[in-house]
Amino acid sequence: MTPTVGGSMQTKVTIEDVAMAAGVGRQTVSRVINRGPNVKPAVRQRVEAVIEELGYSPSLSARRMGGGRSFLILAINDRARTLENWRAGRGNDWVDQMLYGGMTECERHDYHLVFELIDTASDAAQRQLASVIGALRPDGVILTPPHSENDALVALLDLRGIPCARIGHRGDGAHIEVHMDEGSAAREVTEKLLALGHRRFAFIAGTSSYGTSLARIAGFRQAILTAGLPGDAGFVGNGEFNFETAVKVTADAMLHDRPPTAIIADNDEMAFAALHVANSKGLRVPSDLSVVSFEDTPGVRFSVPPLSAIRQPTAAMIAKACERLIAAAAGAEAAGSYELPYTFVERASIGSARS
Amino acid sequence: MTPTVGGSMQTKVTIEDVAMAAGVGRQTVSRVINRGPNVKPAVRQRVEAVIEELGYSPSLSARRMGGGRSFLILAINDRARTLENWRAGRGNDWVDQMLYGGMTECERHDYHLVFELIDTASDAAQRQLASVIGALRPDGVILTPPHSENDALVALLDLRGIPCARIGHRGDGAHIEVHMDEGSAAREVTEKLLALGHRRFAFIAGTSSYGTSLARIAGFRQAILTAGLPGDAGFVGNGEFNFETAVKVTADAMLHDRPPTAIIADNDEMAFAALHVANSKGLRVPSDLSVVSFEDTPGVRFSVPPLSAIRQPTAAMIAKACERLIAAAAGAEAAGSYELPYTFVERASIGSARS
DNA sequence: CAAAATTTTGGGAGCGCTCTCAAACGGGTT
DNA sequence: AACCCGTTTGAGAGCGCTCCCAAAATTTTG
Repeated sequence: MTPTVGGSMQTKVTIEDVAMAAGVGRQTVSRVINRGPNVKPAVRQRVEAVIEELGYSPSLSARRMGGGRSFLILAINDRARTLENWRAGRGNDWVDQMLYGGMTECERHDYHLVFELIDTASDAAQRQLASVIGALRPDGVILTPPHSENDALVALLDLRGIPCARIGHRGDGAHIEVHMDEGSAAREVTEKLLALGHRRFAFIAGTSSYGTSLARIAGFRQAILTAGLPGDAGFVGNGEFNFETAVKVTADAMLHDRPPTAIIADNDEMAFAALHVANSKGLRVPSDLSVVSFEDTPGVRFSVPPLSAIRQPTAAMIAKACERLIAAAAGAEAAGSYELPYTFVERASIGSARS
Repeated sequence: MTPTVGGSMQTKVTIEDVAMAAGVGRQTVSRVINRGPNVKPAVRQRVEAVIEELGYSPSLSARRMGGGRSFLILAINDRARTLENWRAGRGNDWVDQMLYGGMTECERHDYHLVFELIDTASDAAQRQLASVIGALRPDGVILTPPHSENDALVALLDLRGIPCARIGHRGDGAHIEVHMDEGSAAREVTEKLLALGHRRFAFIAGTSSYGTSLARIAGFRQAILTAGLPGDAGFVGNGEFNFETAVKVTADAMLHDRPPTAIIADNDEMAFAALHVANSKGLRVPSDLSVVSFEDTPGVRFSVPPLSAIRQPTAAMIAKACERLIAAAAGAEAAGSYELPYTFVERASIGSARS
């Protein structure tokens, strides 16, 4: 158990108790807790010893009330898509990765992470965000797609003076932005497929409210044009990040008289759908059709064949966002654009185009 | 945007502002917020209208400071295992499911969920738990395996007067306990395999600090004995929930002169390892070897063949835990034992034993 | 060695709520 | 009309911190 001293091991230890025991004033203890300047080394050391001895940990509520930080970072995700993933039993690797990056970074600074879901529609999103920041008063907010593209939410946070990090958004750098180069990733994938001899492609895009989708489509098209192929060599269909819509889009694309030999899907689920369609049409992957996706959830290793995928640095992006947000709470400027590297994981789902 | 009134749209709206605007006292507004009794319907309605109009949302810090609840539920996971899963790139479906159940339930009661990792060793765990509850002062704590078995942690929470929910623990019901019947699940799986003609089994267990593992082993053994088979028909090997250790254990089991024809693994990762070993030995699943696991992460649908698995009601367990914890914060007794139903998902990885 | 500049220290005030408790209110009863 | 009792209301007080600022201790300077 915690070491005891005097009448300690009492349920609640306050800053006053520590001050008393260390023979200093309340404010001096506060300075030690907050690693503030102007405390004599000897005093600091003594206070730290007493804190340890008494097992004191300051109440975040009180610190916040006193005018200090809340030590809370709020991470916002889209309710509809997140719940759909969960309800469909396919899990939310994205959320899991956010938790990984966020918790790891927050822990280093004695911060805490709170996840919240808000609706997609802008007015509902504003109301819900206002409500949750009013209650929690976080030191920083992480906005993920599609909310990271919603300027009204950012304006709301500006008004309240809460720094925010926009994930997957590329703007003017007036706020913290953390992203990967989606366009370049799409280009790289397409070029790889071109190098394998493919000349007809289909891109199964997700919801158009996701800016990341648009950036990928742009990269995809650019690679095709640069290769000197006609514009219609790159078919783009709109799925909604789920299996059913992607099956339909893929099937449509395959109806073409010169169907694609390579498919790029905006997420794993839709790539699985492409695999499914190929299978039901008697096409073999990768000999008849190559498939690549954007996401790389743990399950892709077990599909037949294992999916090649662009792996987003999700955990790293959230960790970076937390780092900057926490720095901002400590006085740094809440601005800047950070681009993190993605990984192209090649597995057996891509191969040379049949001649 | 939020509707405005008077000089509103101001950054911070306090309870005093609401009271003023509604022409009532501070305390009356407090009663409305907390759905307390003894407020005339007309007054309540007027106050609610003003709250809406002003976009007021009470500060949790202040509510907590005033002596009320914190509206926070703390969920504790084991640091070592959680981080290992993430680092190995295999994700944490367990954590994801916890988030699903926890957030969904908390949202319904205007509660918020905070995840934290603490070490396995008991003294470190106690120190870390004391520190985080001191800082957060949550209204309830969810302990997952193996921490849910740690009586010292429970005692610490008792001392601080914080209700706790023990997941996967079966005790005397003095605290909130939420679990599934692990023994019965293991028995059911084993009986199913027995019915398919299997007579020699191997159980790849996880770390023995997990009580759930022990319960499963017991159920497994019981089924074998009930069937009148000799005790050595059920080999039990210890893995550590990861691929490498499970490969070793499985390989050992297959070295036996009468090797098992059915393998039950304590989690999916170890079942994949069994699949891997079978494959490398030229054994076909399920014709030569049947494999079942406990977990059922999204990826099992994509393995070859897809894994049969016992699906834990993780999200439901956490939701139930949150529900009881929140009720306890509102005055209910923080005790009771809740058993939630599991599901046995049969897929292609099990089949009849070869005669 | 005194005066000025700097560092270190601690006390008062206040953050926005919820407690507690006394006061005001609203009908029934005599 | 005077009284009583349950309901409704609101004004202190205080939670445990951090801000602000003045006082004390220390160092630097002339």
